[in-house]
Amino acid sequence: MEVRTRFAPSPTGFMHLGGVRTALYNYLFAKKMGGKFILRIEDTDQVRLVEGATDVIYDTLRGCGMQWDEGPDVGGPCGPYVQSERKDLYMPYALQLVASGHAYYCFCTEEELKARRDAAQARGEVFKYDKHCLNLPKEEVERRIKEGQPYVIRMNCPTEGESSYHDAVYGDMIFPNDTLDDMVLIKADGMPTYNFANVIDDHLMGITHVMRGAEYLSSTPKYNLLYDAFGWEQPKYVHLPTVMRDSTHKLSKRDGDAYYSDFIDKGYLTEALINYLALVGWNPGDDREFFTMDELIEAFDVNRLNKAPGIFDVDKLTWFNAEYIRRLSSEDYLKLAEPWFDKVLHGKNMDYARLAELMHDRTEVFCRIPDMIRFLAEMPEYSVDLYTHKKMKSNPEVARSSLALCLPVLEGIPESEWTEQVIHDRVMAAIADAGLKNGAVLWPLRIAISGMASTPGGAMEIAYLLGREETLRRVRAGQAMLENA
RNA sequence: GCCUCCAUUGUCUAGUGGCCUAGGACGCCGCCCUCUCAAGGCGGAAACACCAGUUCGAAUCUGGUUGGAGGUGCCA
Repeated sequence: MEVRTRFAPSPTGFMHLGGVRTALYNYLFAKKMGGKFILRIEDTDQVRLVEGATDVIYDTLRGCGMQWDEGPDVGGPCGPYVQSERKDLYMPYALQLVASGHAYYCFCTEEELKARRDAAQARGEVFKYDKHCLNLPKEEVERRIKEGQPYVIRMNCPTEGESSYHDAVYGDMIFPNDTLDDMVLIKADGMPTYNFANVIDDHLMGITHVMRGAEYLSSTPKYNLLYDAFGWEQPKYVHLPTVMRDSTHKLSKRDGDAYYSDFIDKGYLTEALINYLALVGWNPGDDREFFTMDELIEAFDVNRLNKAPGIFDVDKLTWFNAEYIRRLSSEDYLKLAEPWFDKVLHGKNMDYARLAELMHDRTEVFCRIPDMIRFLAEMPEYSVDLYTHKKMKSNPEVARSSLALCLPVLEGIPESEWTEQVIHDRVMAAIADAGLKNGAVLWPLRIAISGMASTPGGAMEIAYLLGREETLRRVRAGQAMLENA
């Protein structure tokens, strides 16, 4: 039988990284099995609707390379794929359950429920719907509906015995039925709840494997009761461990660290993000760490999914990102880095190609570029202490003579010959002639023209990038500073 | 509270009774290279939550304890 998986997000306007990973596993499994990956939009909560939110979902999935085989915009045999557009088809199923005694009308209002819930809590108990409306006489139910009283339809859960099911990653799950709540199937506004719609749709859409977050582990028995009541075959369940921010908190919107777009905006590469995410909760069984999407499909195996929650480690993601950036061609790197160069270098006459060469290996995340190269646009304020470096055998005094040595050499290079090669050869020759150590001359030079303890590139590269005029200006300024020190 | 799940270095993980003096990766530390930083090379510190039991033998099996997570919504 053909495998059919689905990703069923709510259009909230953002794609949570946990969601991206859930989508990824669904996609990988479907493709691995030669099956279909279906996208379904779960927008039954009318109060949380967000304009344009489905586009965020489409863009993210496509951007990640996860193209769905059936979905709202691409169609398919089981459409529509947006739950609000399927609104009318849920009620008949609910009515069928009412008729068979598996569900019932409930007229308790939200206020009443809240009051009872609060009262229970005050007593130190936990509120569970008490089937208050289960045994309302049929006539009364009909009368109240006719009078226009708002109602919901609730599931009638058994109160004795236990329910069990098998989960592909968590194994056999057993729940006492008396802990099952009579959940709402149809809301007062006529919309189905997620709990109901997802069962109906998964069945109607022929979903064979339900892969979703572990937060659904304990509501699954209720879904199975629904399948049973309809006489439908239950899907296979694959619950996924939670992605955490730290050991006690789920990845949340706090700190701008939970959404796909947060990372893309900062300059993380989609491929790196996907590669990293695939490894939080799953591993290939060997030491491989780098995977293309095709390789992930090839390697993916439900049996190697983990149970324990995994913490999202930005440092490791960043390492992956740096590795992916290093593997970029120079052309691609420059294309991606250019906007970030522009942020601080806009309008400056600068050899971007050379700058890109210098920055390529040093870029971990694109958003860190501006801070690393700002000194090229503007000489930063710096302390004279920077001239002191024990290992380079430099101190302000050494620096004075070093700059004195360099200045005329640099001045002697005409604008037309201002290349890295020439600068290098002349300066090195002068250092050799003077019988000095490279570091003792080059460290002060680099400090004078960058004002930074560390820079992407050494004195020669920076002097070249800066240009003759700016370099000479900075060296002289450095000399002036050292005179006054 | 109740129900369910989880538990190997700081983090992701390998490990399914002897190949484990617990392997890999990130991060961290040191050394080398070197005009700084990064990259690269080499090396290092760092874990089986705890207590019982089963067994000739346990990170691996069982029970309990502790810690953590999820659920307990007319959210999904």
